[in-house]
Amino acid sequence: MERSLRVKKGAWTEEEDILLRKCVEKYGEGRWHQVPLRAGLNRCRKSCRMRWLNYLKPNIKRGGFSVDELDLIIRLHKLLGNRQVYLSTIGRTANDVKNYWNTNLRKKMDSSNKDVKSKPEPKSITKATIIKPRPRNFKNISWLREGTPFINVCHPFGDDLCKPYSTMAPFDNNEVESMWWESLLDDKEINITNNNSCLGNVSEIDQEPIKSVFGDSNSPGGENVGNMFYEQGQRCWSDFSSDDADLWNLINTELDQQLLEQL
DNA sequence: AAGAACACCAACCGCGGGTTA
DNA sequence: GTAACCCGCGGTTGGTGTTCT
Repeated sequence: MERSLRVKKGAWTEEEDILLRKCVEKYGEGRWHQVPLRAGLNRCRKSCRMRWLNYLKPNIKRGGFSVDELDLIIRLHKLLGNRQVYLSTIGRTANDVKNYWNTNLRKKMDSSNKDVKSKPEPKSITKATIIKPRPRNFKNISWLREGTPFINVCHPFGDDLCKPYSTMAPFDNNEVESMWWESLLDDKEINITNNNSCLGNVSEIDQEPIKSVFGDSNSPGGENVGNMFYEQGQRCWSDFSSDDADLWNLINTELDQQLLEQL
C-alpha cells in the first residue's frame, strides 16, 4: 500500500528530477521500492519508475512522430494489439506511443473501420486465439543458471524448446526468428496452451531426428549449437540479434498495405 | 477579447502476473 | 501450497496550451 496521504503527487520539479537521475545512475534501474528512500524523494515507487522510464531515461526519442514511425506503429498495433510495450520497440516510450495512439491514431482507425462495417463480421476471436508474447524470467531454472543455451518459452515450436539443446534438433537462427513472426501472422497454425506460450505447427520438427548439438562449442566469444552460433551472453531466443529490415519486410508483406492510405 | 472546445501529454491508478519467503 | 510483496502494463485522468467561434 502506497502511503498516498504522505507522498507528493503531480508534476515533477527539476530538483526531483536531479535526485531521481542521480539515484538511478548510482544504483541502476530496478528495485523501485527503494528508490524514494535512496533518492530522498517524497514520491511513491510507481511515480519514480514512471518518471524515469517516460522522461529521464537517456536516449528517449521525443518530438513529433515521423511517417515511418506512424506506419510502423499502425502495423505493429494491427499485429499485436494494445501492447504498447511492443509498440515502444520503435524507440519511443510506451507512454508516448500510447498517448499518440489514444489521441490521434485510434480516431482515424475507428473512422476507417466504420467504412467497412457493411462487410461480414470476421470469425469471432476466442480466448484460445489470443497471442500474448511476454518476456520471461528464467532465473530459477537450474539448467539455465548452469549456462545451458535455450530458446524462450514464447516460441513457435512450443514448450519442447524450453528444454536444453542437447534434447533438441538444431535450427537456423534466422529461420527460427522469421518462423516466430510468421506464426504470429498466420492464425491457422497458432494454438495457445496457456497465457504465455505460443505453439506453432510442430509437425515438421517432430520428424527431425534428435541430434546432439554440442559437438563444436569451443569457439571463443560464443558457442556453436548445431548450425547456430550463440554469442557470449546470448541465452534465449529473445536475445537473438534482430535484423530490423527483415522484420519490416515481413510486416510489409503480411499486413494491409492500404491502411495508411485510408488515414 | 473571451469563453468554449479540442488536443496533447505527463501523471495516476487498478490490477494481473511473477517472485519470494 | 500460499500469502505477501513487487513490478509493470494499460486504461484513465487532469492540467495546460492551442484553436475555434
